[in-house]
Amino acid sequence: MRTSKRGTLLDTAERLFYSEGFHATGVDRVVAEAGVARMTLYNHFPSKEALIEAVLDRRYERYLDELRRAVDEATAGGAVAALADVHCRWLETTSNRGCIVIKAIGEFEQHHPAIADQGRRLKRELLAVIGDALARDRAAPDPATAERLLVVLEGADALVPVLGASAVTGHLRAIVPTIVACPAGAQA
Amino acid sequence: MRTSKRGTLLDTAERLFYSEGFHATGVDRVVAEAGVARMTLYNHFPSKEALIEAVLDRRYERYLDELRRAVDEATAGGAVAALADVHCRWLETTSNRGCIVIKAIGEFEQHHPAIADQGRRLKRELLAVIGDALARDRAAPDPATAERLLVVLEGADALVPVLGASAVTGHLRAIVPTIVACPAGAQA
DNA sequence: TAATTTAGCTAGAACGATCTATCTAATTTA
DNA sequence: TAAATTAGATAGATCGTTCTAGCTAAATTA
Repeated sequence: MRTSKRGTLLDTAERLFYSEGFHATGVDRVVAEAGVARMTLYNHFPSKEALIEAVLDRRYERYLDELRRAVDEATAGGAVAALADVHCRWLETTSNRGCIVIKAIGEFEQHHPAIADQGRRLKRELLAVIGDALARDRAAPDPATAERLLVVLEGADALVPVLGASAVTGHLRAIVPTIVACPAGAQA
Repeated sequence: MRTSKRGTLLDTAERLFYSEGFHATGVDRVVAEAGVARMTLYNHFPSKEALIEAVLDRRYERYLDELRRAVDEATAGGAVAALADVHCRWLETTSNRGCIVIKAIGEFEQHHPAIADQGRRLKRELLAVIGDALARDRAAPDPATAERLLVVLEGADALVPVLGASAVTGHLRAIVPTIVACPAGAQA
């Protein structure tokens, strides 16, 4: 039972921070719903800010690991599609209120630049995974295509609360192949 | 000087809410930077929530009006490109920290559903403008294409804090024509 | 085995700061 | 004169954080 309380805290904080917002969720709420004492939180994390950083890291690495595994296991030529599939599943099951990293950057760009920088670092990791998928599918992946795929993935994340997950994933599966097929930005 | 105080309040609140977040910005901060008394704010707006709604409406209608004018003035065949141009200019000059409506939905989905609903309504207005642009360029615009263009626009908004405005607008101008040219989602 | 130390957790009080919102009374503006 | 705005006090709630004192169970020691 060593890490049980810490894990419960991270689970609860992730759920509340994600669905209700970082500033809108107080530490009292976190400890109450986690069923632990307030000092237990501050025993495991030096501050709310540190708890937020831990939550972001854990949740997003979980997502990135799913992507990496799908890309690794994909047949050459199907890596990007496999990545998109995992992303769609993530939107349908877990991330139905927008991307937690984008939200964190938005809420803390001014107040805690360290959190915003961590968010940008996580997005760069995602960009690297997309690049790996492109490299697995094509001989010469250009960085611009990876960033354009990222644009589409982020747009899908942001629009789930507006259009719903099923509509968004449908669009995603339609758009991604056209982006990959048009690497140079053929039309003006 | 009738609406001067009210206008100053809206200007200041928009700037602070957008750059620092809604929950993170207190009314004291707004009135202090606006240079008005606290009661003046509550004289013009019944609550902080009402101020937020007014800010969202005013800022986003300003953006939508720019889009509508560009679409109206565009030559047939150039409406979507004109819309994308205005959006890119908006990202470069004004909206360099993500979309304020998406942020509002994220922060208030749980706490003030009225604000989230207002945000969804504004996004539906944007969707209508995109549909108008498509109708001006092509005979039969399908709703799916409009939503896919919206996905790309939103992704660009979200990524400005990560990739920067110039990179994002470059991708946007490359992606938008490929979305329009591929209305049926040709590839699997 | 029995006594003791250690570590983690508990509930709750308390800290100063900040939050939204209201009220009052004086002052400015139209 | 009448309406709008001002500064400031005030309310009650909540914020993040710290402290205390006691509890429990495991680890260490005798």
